[in-house]
Amino acid sequence: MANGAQKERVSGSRTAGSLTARLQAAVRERGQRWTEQRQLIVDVLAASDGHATGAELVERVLAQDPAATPSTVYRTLDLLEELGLARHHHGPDGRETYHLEETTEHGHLHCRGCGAEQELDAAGAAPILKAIKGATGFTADLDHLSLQGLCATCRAAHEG
Amino acid sequence: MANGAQKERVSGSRTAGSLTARLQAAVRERGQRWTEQRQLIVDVLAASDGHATGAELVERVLAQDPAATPSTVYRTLDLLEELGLARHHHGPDGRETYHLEETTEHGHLHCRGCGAEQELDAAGAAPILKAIKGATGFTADLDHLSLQGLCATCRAAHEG
DNA sequence: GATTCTATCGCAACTAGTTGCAATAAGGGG
DNA sequence: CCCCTTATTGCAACTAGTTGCGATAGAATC
Repeated sequence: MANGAQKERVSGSRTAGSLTARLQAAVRERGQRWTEQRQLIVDVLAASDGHATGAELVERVLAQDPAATPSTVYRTLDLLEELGLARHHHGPDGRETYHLEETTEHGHLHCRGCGAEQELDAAGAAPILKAIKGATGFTADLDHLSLQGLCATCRAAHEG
Repeated sequence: MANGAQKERVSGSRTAGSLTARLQAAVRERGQRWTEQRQLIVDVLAASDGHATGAELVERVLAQDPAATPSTVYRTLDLLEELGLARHHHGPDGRETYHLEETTEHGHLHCRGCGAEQELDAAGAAPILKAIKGATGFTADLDHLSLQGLCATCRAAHEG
């Protein structure tokens, strides 16, 4: 019974191949199609493993396939978000920043003093999310949490 | 000595006239100039007392003065922010939203379930800002706090 | 492998906002 | 009251992202 089913091992692995296979299956199950452009955009997003702005991703996709257009890139990024593979948030200037969901869910802290961008992991954010829920009844999305303010160093410098 | 100086009473009053007078003085002190366009943009911002997007403000200014251009509006809004009169933050779609600083400092909660936008006043936000400081050392700006998540109602509906 | 249905693509035009530059005009000095 | 300096304006071109639409091309069926 359980002998033919194991040639595709897509479970926990995170090579590019299995990622594609999982995505392809998920897209097909929704009655949607897997195309070369989508493959390319996923590859580019996977290759820029940290954060990348929408414009940067468009640029990299165009470098690989000059026939591609921004609309396709943005539409695919939207699809990847629906599928839970990618996420985006807005930086302090309102520009979009995308990252792979495989990256741990995290928020962002932007210091208006030194311009530094810190990441905030789930453990660090827990008390904040709890305070938000307590104060407002709101369950905030950590991945969309983008705070602006002064970091400890800049605050000290500001006061001193 | 102290008899001619009191014809202009610009202190604590908040009529449009005194607001203009205060601004005019502040701008002149910075070696900058007070112009008809700036006056108009301040009037428009004061008239749209809640929140308004950049595009809305541009539209209203153009309605009053067809010769005005978006660049002037945005440059003036930047100036008003530097002077501490106006503030802007970015909504969940990354669009800019401006409001007068005279409005109490507040944050925003955007529910991705029902799309509702709630305001969060200083008292309500205090425990959240405290949690942020405790968890990260970061002093977050309430006026730039724009959270996305699920409100209590939508969360209940989602689970039920 | 051909047919058919329709999701996706590329295009072009659009919205929102930004920036460099030459022309205009604010406001201080003669 | 006119002149001069230069901040500010309007223009035009640009960046970032979105949307409607006709053409292309997946993939299921025959």
